[in-house]
Amino acid sequence: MKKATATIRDVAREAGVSVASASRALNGHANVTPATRDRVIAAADKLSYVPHLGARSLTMARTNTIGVVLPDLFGEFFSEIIRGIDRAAHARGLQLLLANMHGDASETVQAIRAMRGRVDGLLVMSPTVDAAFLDRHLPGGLPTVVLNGHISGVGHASLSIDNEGGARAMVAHLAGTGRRRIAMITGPEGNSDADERLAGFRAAVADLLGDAAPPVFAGDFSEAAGETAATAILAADPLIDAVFAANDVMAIGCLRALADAGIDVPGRIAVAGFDDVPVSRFVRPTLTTMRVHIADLGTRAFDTLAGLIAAPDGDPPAEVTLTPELVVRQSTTR
Amino acid sequence: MKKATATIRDVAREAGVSVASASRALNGHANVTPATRDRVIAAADKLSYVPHLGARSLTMARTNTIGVVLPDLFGEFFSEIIRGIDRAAHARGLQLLLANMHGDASETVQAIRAMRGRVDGLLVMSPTVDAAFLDRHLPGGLPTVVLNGHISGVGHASLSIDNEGGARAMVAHLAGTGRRRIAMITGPEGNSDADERLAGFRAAVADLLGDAAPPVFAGDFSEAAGETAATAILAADPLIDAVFAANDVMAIGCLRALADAGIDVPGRIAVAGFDDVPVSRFVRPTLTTMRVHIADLGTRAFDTLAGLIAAPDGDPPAEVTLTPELVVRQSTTR
DNA sequence: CTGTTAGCGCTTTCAT
DNA sequence: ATGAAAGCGCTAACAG
Repeated sequence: MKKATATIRDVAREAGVSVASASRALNGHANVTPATRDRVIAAADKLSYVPHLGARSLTMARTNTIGVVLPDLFGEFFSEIIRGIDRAAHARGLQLLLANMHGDASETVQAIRAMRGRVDGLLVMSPTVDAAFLDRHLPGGLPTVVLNGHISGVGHASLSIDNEGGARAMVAHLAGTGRRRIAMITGPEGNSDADERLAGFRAAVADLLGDAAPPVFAGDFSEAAGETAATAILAADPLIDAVFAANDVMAIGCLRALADAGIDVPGRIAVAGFDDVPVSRFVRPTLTTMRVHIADLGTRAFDTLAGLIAAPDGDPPAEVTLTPELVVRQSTTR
Repeated sequence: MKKATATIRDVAREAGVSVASASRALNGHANVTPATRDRVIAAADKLSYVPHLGARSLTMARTNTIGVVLPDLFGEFFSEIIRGIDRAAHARGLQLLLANMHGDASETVQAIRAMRGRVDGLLVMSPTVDAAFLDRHLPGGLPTVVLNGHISGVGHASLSIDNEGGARAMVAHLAGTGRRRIAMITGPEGNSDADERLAGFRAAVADLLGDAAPPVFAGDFSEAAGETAATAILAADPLIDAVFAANDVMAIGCLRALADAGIDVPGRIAVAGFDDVPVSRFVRPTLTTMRVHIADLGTRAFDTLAGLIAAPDGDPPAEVTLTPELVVRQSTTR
């Protein structure tokens, strides 16, 4: 009972009509006799015909698929954003072609090229991507939305988070609860989110605490980096009474290291993160953070892309900036 | 500077050769003069040529893509398994076409059909899929691996978890720490993982505690279900001194409800889960569970599929069963 | 309403 | 080594 994958030709022959009629019948076009339509449907059914979407895409120049390029650094961030994208894609009946980046810029180029002819648009989140990069490597004006980047123009758009404002809000909260010496754990070198959060932190600390050179410790968004930084912080300056990590994952690592060292959080040191990944509610103490609504970010990015695909030559959509929201939990409240 | 997506023809013309030669040069075939090769490469470069992979797939009858069909019920489980699959796919240079199921069996059929002609093989995890279902709906013998199902035959394979053994191991642990009346919170009706865990639980409780009718509470793998069940458990029988939830997420909901009710865990009641999702280490008390190595499950499933694709008519691979491993944490140890 | 023809972009015999 | 031509499976004019 090994059936060799019927094509539309087989269906046409079986139904005794031309492939054109078969195609029309199968796709519910108006100009077909009910009789022939039925014969075609019956034939398709009998042969277990399933249309070859690859071929269809080639003729229609439309794939009903969008490509998603993400860095893999992002534990829960990753799954949340995919969930958001998928939610929107599903609503429009589109499929998702996924490319996780485990590497550098050249890999990003590879991934983007590998999507040519397989997608109608691209959703890219990569620290190494900017406008020039896209123009150079994007297969002929494929509509693209960049997440957490800043770029826009015909066929391009971007969505970003107000990282600087978020960082300022967090510093204000910390200062408001009486913290006087706040340290920051930074994200990876060159990551724009990380850089902006640091800038916002510096500005706010200067404004609110008059601290022109607050202590800054290097991190890379990983839990291990958070632990390492916590140790360094303890050794560096006993006056530090708050730590602001550039993302939640590092804050959690920090929390762990402080607990191991027997330090009271938030009594002696307050700890805060950024993103509000789902685990933040589960760690003890629960983590104060800036909520980003990650899934929504994905959904909105997708919708922006859908707009771009629908009107490739329209005016570039305004660059959207999402404002994160302070979520106060146990790690900063005495 | 709007370049209209060069095709291989444009490249050929630019280089002054035939498309055949262009193709050969571009793909690094042996039979091309270094001179022509260089001219072609230069032309491609000049035109920013990026091959149209959709078209290539059509001729080569190979897409270098595998389709992944998952239910969306699985929070962290989802992201872990994707991570595992992606790791393996990346190693072999394959892409992933993703379909998240938000619905029922008919949607699964849709998703599977929508992959015809776009993928070389399928990785399916769906409670509604069995051998008959696949044979009926699978586009002509597409190699398929079913996760957490039991099915095998030419072109099909499956991977599963020893749920029954895992449940028995957990009961043994609970009984070993002195628990005498263990309640179970089940997973969704008809879910094979859930059913097997329940069966293992029943058998082990009968064997080890002589309890022929242990209390069982209905759940659906959600955090809310865990909370509801916890309340029901407290009301039902004050002698219950342990709860075994069919997955971690429910166990976590249970933990939360018990904490709200002021119940001492593990003092008065022990709580255990199944899966070892990443958050299990972060909740307080930390959660005792059966570790499934979710990402590995994805990786191995992918590798099995790759084998199937390489040798579609070979002997069906043995059905692989993964043995979960007991991880004892605070929620069950006095 | 239906069939014939062309063609999407690419690879691959088959000649030359 | 190179080019002409066929064809992957499908849809879309264009005639009839």
